[in-house]
Amino acid sequence: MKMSGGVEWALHCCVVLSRAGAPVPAAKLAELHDVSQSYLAKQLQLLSRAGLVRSTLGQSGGYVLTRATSEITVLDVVEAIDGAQPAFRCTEVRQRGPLAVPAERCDTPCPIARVMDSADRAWRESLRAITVADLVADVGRTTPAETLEAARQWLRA
Amino acid sequence: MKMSGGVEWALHCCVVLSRAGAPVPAAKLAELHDVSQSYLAKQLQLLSRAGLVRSTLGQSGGYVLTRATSEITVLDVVEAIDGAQPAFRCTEVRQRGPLAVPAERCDTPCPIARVMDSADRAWRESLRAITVADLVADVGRTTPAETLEAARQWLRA
DNA sequence: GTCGGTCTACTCGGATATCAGTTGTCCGAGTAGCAGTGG
DNA sequence: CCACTGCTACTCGGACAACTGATATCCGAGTAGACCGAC
Repeated sequence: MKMSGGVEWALHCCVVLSRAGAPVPAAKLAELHDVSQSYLAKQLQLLSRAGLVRSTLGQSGGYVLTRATSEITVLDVVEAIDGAQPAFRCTEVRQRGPLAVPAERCDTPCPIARVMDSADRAWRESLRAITVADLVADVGRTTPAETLEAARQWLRA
Repeated sequence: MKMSGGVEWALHCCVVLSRAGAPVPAAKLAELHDVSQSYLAKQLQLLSRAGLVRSTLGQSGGYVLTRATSEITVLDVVEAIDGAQPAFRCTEVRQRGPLAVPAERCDTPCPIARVMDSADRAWRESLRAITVADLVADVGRTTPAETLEAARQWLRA
């Protein structure tokens, strides 16, 4: 089981965008993080489709967050990039094979599926509890102010 | 993000094995669940490597659980099949690019990694709380006794 | 009747193809700002 | 000096390959039980 690597990039981008205050083109975000420009563009498109960012065309265009950072949860970003489907998908094994249980008997979900669903919900709940604002605050706490200012300068240049 | 489909099969196999009481060959488990025999064998090998089941060679051989079902958690099975590595792996983006933070400054893990790690732990904790015995009990509660007996007969035949 | 040897059929285990999904890349459509020009 | 027009450079968006890892398969190594014969 492996989450898309784009999730990490997307989250970093959200943090950067929140500090920028002005539209930031995808190329600049890619250079800043030293990742593939074309592939990062794909992730940003996914964020755009999910309505988390808005794109501006033309010169001095780029991406901007659509909401306050406190209104964007980590789960929002994860689901935008990696999809909202749960990692485990029950294939109804009990309805197959020589001892198949007829479908009309399966009114309650398979116990295994229930356990997995519960775990998945705990995972999502944990991600939903943290917002991008929390991340930004954490970064601000552990990073020197001068570094943050330097980043701001670099983004404008 | 998608979990290996083998996890579902492996869990079903554990439930079946706990009810069998005698070694069950992989071929029988595959036929019972109507899945690829060769591929299921792979999953059972993984369970064997993890020490959850023990294989017996020769005639009337097969797989047996090594511990009581109450001593096997769902997490054990998931990690045996799908690996114990967390879904999210921090690539230390902050140490790359033109504004790279030097490694010696990164004494605390990246906030994003912390959030992901926390969620991953919640997920695993949820899976660790349920044992195969719980699954067996649940199956026994929702399945008619006659069906269970039929399964037992079929396994011996 | 019992013990030993042999043999067979059945089991698992690892090495080997195939396929899907993620990763990575490219080019075209569209637009905002800028420069030039005319009033 | 100001407004309009055309242009240019820059932006995103979706369509197109390459590669890693999951999926599926096969055949060989090894063993437990059964069978047969001798004692």
